[in-house]
Amino acid sequence: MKQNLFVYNTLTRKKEEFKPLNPPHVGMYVCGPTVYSDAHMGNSRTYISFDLIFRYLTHLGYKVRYVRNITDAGHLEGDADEGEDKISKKAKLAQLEPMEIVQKYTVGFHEVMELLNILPPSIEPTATGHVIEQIELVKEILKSGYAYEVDGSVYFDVEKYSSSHDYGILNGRNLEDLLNNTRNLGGQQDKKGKLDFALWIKAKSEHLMKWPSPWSVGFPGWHLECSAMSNKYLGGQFDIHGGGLDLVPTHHTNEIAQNMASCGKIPANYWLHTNMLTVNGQKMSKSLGNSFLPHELFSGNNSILNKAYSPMTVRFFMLQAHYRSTLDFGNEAMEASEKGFKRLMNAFDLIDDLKASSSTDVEIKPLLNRCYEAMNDDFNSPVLIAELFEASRIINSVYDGKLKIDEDNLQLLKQLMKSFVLDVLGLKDEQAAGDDLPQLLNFIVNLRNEAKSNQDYATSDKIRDGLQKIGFQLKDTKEGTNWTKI
RNA sequence: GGUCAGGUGGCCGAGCGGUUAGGCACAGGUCUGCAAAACCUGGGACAGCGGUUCAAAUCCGCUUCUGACCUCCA
Repeated sequence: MKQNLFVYNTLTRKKEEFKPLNPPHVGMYVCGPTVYSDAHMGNSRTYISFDLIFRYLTHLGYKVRYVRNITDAGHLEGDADEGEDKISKKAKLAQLEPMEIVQKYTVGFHEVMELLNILPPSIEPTATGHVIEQIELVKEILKSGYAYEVDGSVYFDVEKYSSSHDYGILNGRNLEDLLNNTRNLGGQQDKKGKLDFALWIKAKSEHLMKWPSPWSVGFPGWHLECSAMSNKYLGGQFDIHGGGLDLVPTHHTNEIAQNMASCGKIPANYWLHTNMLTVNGQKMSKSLGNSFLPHELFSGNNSILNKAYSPMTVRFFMLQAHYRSTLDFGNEAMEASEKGFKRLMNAFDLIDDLKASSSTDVEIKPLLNRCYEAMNDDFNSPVLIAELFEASRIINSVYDGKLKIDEDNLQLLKQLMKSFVLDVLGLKDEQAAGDDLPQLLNFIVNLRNEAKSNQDYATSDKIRDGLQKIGFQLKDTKEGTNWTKI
């Protein structure tokens, strides 16, 4: 943990040295999915980005408590009073229990996370499991005077809060701007101010998901759950709060207001936000119709895709861009990543076959330092990957006998590759061969070598090309013939 | 309309005052029976126009284009 890690903090709009409140412990809260439909690739990018952050902090030796919620109630369609809960709406349409919807999409979400090799968080709390905590939080905010009740619903009073607090602290906008630029929505007659947002919503009789509370039988507002659950599992003040960039102006802004009103503290010291995945320069979103699902990408089953791409290709593609930059999806870029990823993993597979020499042509220490420098600079994975390609060049050269490496440097090189490729970037080899496959292949390769030594190239080429077609590549070297799975 | 981000070679994408990442594609070479892979070499870019500076893709100004947010959104 001797590294000086710098992170970009949305709250201060600059890079700051990361200093946890209680080292070696780190508390991190990331806003998770609303499970009313399948998460698309853009959503997945955020979870890959925070997986990288989680993995690097862990690699540095921090004991991270990573909380990522599941929103299974309270997320409204639109911000108006009569806005319907997204899950309730879907349940009615499908004629299912809301919890059936929740279960279906939660399971699907976990499957995708596993395919992308995204580690599960330490705690994955649900909104429905914390209604009591949310009701308590509403009581606190009412007690502090920053909320008011109208006909069974409770609203946060943004204008009153603004008189003593900086409501726009996270997105740097002042109240006047916000007021002048907020559109008038229908069905908000209960609210005193147009920026006010719901903490508790009285349910209409046909509403499916509702709970008793001191104000009405109803359900909690969307922003409330994150305040309640982060507080419960990480305390009133913790280290990192994250989510997609699009959560800054509303969700996170309101979350901070709720916490300030109830505890008097901004919940997290560092606010990290991941940028969007775009398609032809436009944000991927369901409403624009340019989104696609992870499974479509993995199967190639979408008109936008030229072919299928494996989960690790997708992960690698995303890690080749910095998490705070937009990343534009394209078939050409995906194919480039697919080839690059194979190149990296082929080199990775060779490290255990490398032989040490008594002298060395390469020094690994500076390379290792550069890997850490890259990650310490706000988790700069694209620069890290560039360094890993330099490591790959060294591995290939040593393997080909073009460079010499001594035992110390070889050990360092192995450690570097294993730590950064596997642990930090979370990449894994997707084409591991079965146990009996090597024997089988060696047998075929020997057969081909016999043909070759008889100058029966017709046969030897037939074997080589045949193996190539089913995914095995032969490589003739001075020491003999090797094969790799492609 | 308001606010905020960006425009980097054929594509994706780092860099953000001096030494021009990286991957893919392309060209030449080494190796090979021929290949593939690998390695070596190479070309090419910083939206436009001004300004600051010994020095600018990087700082400042203007123009232009694109996007995000302001409404649910990762």
